[in-house]
Amino acid sequence: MERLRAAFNKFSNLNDLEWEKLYALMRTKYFKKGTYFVTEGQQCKYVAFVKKGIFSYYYLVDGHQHTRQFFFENNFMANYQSYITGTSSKANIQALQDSEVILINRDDLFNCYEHSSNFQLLGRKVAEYLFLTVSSKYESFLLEKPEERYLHLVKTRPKVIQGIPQYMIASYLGITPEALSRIRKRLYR
Amino acid sequence: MERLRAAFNKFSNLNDLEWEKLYALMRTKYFKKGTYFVTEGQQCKYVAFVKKGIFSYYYLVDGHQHTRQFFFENNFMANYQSYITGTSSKANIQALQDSEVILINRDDLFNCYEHSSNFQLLGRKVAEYLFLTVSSKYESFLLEKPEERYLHLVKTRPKVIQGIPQYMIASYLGITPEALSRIRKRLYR
DNA sequence: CGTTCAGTTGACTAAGGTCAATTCCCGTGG
DNA sequence: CCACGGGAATTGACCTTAGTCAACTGAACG
Repeated sequence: MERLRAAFNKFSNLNDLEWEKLYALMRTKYFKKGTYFVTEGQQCKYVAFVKKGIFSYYYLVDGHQHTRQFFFENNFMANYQSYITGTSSKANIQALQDSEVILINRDDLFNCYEHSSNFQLLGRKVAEYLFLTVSSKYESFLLEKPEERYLHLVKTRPKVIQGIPQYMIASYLGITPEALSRIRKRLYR
Repeated sequence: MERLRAAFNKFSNLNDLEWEKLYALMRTKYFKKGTYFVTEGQQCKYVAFVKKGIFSYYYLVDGHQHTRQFFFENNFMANYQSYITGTSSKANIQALQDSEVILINRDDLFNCYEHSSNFQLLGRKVAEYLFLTVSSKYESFLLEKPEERYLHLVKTRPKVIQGIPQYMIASYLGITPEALSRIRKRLYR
């Protein structure tokens, strides 16, 4: 899988031997629309690479869905809090379409970390990437109003706008569906 | 410095040899109140351990100070975005009191990462810690109103409330000084 | 004693939250 | 082919609360 190796190389250049080792740990799994990659209370067992499809990451607070992330094709997907801490978390990750992913067992991966410095580097780079990503989302919340966040999203991640129901986008932006509807009305009237 | 070694051990247990190597890289520096550990446009040259004092991390957006973090005694301090990416950033880190810190050159530290798996582990753990920290701040913004964030802060980090001017706390909470003043009035009237 | 700056207060505005009603869209079954 | 049902999206009315700007208070300091 060339796409997958390219995705890994963004973090650390594994040599052929390391890559073989990793490759042996992978398996493919299919998710029907609406089914779950992880559900509330589980620990993170697998890190996944989305070969096809879209997933949403959310959790429930008194019955209300709080969407925090979307995973698209050619990206990694995991319950990262749980992946790092090893504890269970309240997140759910659900397929929004029929999807295909490549799974790697989380413990196997951590095991690799221990035995090679390229893998250690991989682990560090991934964590650093996650930190930078959340940091910039955090900044956008502090500096931008909902309307600006929406425009920012339209600009930087048009896929989200296209492929995802509006009430999920609203939740992702931290506002109600009604508010997003009004923002769009203000903008495009 | 026992406190410092204990702080490192939270991330990775360095052996005596590794510790000696690290120890040789450190030096102490004093900052008068109001002086800067880093200023806008600099790259992150040093990671610091605050032995005594308080620092605030902020940046300016059209003249307005946006405070993002406070660093207290016995904690590490750095311009993390810059520390990770190696690029310059727009942040400033300023001493709020006369302070004493221990400096480690950032490049020296990265050099250590390359040569020992315990150091690699340290680098990964630090990045993971940063990710978890920002994530929880991000969550608190999405789930809590300003009043709740303030109460949360009072509860979990009373030091911030005590040692820091109110307008900086307001900025840290993402609201105006007036709004914080009114929140406190509502609460403690 | 006056200057400065943090903090408070007031008046007003803007914008999102909430709740309820309505419309739109789409798939299903008669 | 059409009618119906259900969920998504929109709209309206009302409320709450933060932002803004300006005035005032109070404490610290020279």
